[in-house]
Amino acid sequence: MSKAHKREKQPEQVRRSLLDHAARCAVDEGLGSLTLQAVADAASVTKGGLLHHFPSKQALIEAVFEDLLGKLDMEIDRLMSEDAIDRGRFTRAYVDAFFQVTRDGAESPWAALSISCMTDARLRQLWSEWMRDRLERHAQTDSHPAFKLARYAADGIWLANLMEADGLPAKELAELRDHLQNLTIQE
Amino acid sequence: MSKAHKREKQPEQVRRSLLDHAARCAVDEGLGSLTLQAVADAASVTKGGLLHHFPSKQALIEAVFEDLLGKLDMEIDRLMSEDAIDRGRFTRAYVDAFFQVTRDGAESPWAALSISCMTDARLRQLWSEWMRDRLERHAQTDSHPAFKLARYAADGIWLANLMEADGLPAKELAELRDHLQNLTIQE
DNA sequence: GCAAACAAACCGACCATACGGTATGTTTAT
DNA sequence: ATAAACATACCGTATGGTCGGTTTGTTTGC
Repeated sequence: MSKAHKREKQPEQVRRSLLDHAARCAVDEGLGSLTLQAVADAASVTKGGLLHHFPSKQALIEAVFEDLLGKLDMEIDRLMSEDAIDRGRFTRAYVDAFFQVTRDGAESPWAALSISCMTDARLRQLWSEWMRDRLERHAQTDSHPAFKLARYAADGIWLANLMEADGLPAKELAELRDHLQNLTIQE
Repeated sequence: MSKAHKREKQPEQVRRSLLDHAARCAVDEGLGSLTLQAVADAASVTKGGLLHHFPSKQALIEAVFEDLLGKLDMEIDRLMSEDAIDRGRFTRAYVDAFFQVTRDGAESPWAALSISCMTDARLRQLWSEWMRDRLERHAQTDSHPAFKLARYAADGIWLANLMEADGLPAKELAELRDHLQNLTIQE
């Protein structure tokens, strides 16, 4: 333990910092015009150092995306574990997680990444694989058409929120959320 | 005026060709990596010729987007004119227009453009202005929460369709469409 | 216990090139 | 003749990626 404060190179920490700052840069400049130099600067590393951890720009982007996807995954699991009702449990967690992200607006790392998710074939694949896996796992409880509709609507609201310059009004978001949650419990 | 048959330079037609091929290129390569040269080549014009019609890349992209937005606008008007019921008329047309676009999948010019719509602040503004204008015009008939939900769900489905490599199954799309249309007539 | 040897982490300079845009020339229409 | 509609050639720059070297950490041989 005594080695913990004099260690000069901490690759794990640098790697994390690179992931975080890459996400942040993507939010600020848009992922399209994301530059390796900017990420390296933000993380106080040289471009060479960055390319040591991630052999290419694409590799960096994918790593950031996988990282975020993992976080979303954990958050949904957490929400599901707090839900006592079987029927529609996943859908409720999915909707809630998306509203959480939506509330954060453009500052959320998800904003830029999920956008780029559509332009990049590889990221699209990662996402649809994750989604397919989740839907299969919860087919017994969440395959009703009404649940499907609620999830799609959540996506649409999330999208609309990104489109608006300042995001949708907080009050309206709250109303929409309640409306969607009601869909998952009634009938 | 009478010499319409031997005309060798038809700027209007070239301009149209540029718009169409730009949309097509954006679909193939993604708008981020869209290049003036590629568009010019596709339209059998030199880059200089392209820049004569559109003074900058941004101007080209905006023109393409406005063009497509105009087409969507007309399509929605057409659909609305065929709808005898007042209540939810706009929402039905909106949903239908989106499913039309969705059915075309990745080949539709909308795929790439609407994606880029999110990365580009100017395009986002154009879209949200169009949307706001439409919603105001049909506030009397389409402001019910159920309609809002249907529109958001249509957006979500459209998005999900883009995410899947080969798009959603045609059968499922048809079911979803019927489901949404039902939402706009009952209650 | 301590170097030597090896590997990982990182830096700094450089390269190749693709791309947006300009400046200027040439052809076509009115 | 004049202007629009193009073509050709070129430039500046930004950016992804490479490469050789340097520092830091770990293992091995004695």
